Amino acid sequence: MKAKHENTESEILEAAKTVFQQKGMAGSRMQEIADKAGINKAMLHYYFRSKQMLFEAVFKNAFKLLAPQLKKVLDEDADLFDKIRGFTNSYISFVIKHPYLPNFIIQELNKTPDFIERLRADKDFPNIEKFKLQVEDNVNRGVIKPISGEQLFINIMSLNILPFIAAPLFKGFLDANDKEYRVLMDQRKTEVAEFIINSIRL
Amino acid sequence: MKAKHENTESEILEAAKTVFQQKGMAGSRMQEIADKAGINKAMLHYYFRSKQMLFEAVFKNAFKLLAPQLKKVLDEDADLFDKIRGFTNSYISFVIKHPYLPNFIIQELNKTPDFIERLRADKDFPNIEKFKLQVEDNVNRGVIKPISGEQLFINIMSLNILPFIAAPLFKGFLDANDKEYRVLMDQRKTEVAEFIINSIRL
DNA sequence: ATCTTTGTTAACCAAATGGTTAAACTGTAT
DNA sequence: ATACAGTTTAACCATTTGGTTAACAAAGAT
Repeated sequence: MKAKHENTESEILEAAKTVFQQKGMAGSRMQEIADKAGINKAMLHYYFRSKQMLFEAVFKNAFKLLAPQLKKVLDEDADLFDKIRGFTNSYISFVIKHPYLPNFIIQELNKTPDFIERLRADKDFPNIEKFKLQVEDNVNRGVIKPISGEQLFINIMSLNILPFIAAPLFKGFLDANDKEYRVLMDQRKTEVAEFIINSIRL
Repeated sequence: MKAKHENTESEILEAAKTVFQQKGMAGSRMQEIADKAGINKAMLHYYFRSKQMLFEAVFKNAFKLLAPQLKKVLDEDADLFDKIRGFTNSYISFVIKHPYLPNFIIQELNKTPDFIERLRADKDFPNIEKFKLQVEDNVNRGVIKPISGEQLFINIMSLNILPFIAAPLFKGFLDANDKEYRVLMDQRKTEVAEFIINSIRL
């Protein structure tokens, strides 16, 4: 038959994404997702069987969006400094489009750490080996100070991700309103990359 | 009368802390807290009236523990570089003692951002003004490159906090087990401070 | 001794919640 | 037209959950 909604399944996913990402698995209600999708609660179970399975579908979709961002650092062929600049600059655009996504992933991964195993099975799961070699190479060529690929990767991620995840906390400490904080984040688009490069450049 | 338990109230707070910090407000059950405290569920309401009020008591306690850590960067009189080294080194010890605390605060603050207003009323709420002056002074004296106190503060916090909050995610990317990741965090005790100082030193 | 205040418990309650079911609806194939 | 398959809904169900109540226990005050 022709569905009343063009594509009920994707409407459910869209509604579930919104609710789950803002309230987390435990804080979300099936009824709220159904309302947001404009359908009956039974439909959620018809298409996804259970809350858990609907949640996992949303989570996997979210991760699929984040992974390509990380690939910019890990897998691309660009020069190391360009990579750092490119990632830093593009990550903020990504977060503006998906404000709740990184926090959502980190949060739920903390509540269910073994979830990462299932993600790793995916072919698109980010792999750090190439980046490690690139860093090593830059160290050997005397372009940058000695640092391990792991630590540099953690540093790049930390400087870019935390300011968004901890935004309410930082707004409090800095006594900044939304607009002022947004200005700070805009400055970081270029500042963070230079901060990192300054630190490692020889 | 003499209470059956020496101090029921603090036993409740201790149990509630454990449960709330690991599962969050929405994911926690009053029954589980009561069980962990070894008392009847009605006692929770006798001492704290509601789940919300118990939660806020736990949250405020948690914040009271975190604030002094930040004061090490914001309010102490030490030299800027020493401050950075001191904070970085001591923060990891703090996190080992309270593994769920920073994540807990950031997470719940994201779900209830206006909570920060109530915290700011507290006399012990961290204030960044002094740190901003110190950074400005160091810039003017030509000790460090130009950078705003806000951005430097955000950078210090990010490099120290995210690796713990996003530990499951990083463990996945780096393909590191708990022990290996712990080694990386140990290295960071000194590496992070030098990373920051290298970046800003003139 | 008994009254009073505080602490504690078992039993209970109403609402919320994830999930199920049986019937109805709709387009398509026969 | 009728049968058939997938889709949708209203009503229902069992369990969970935060919260309440009434009775009880224990210690100090009178």
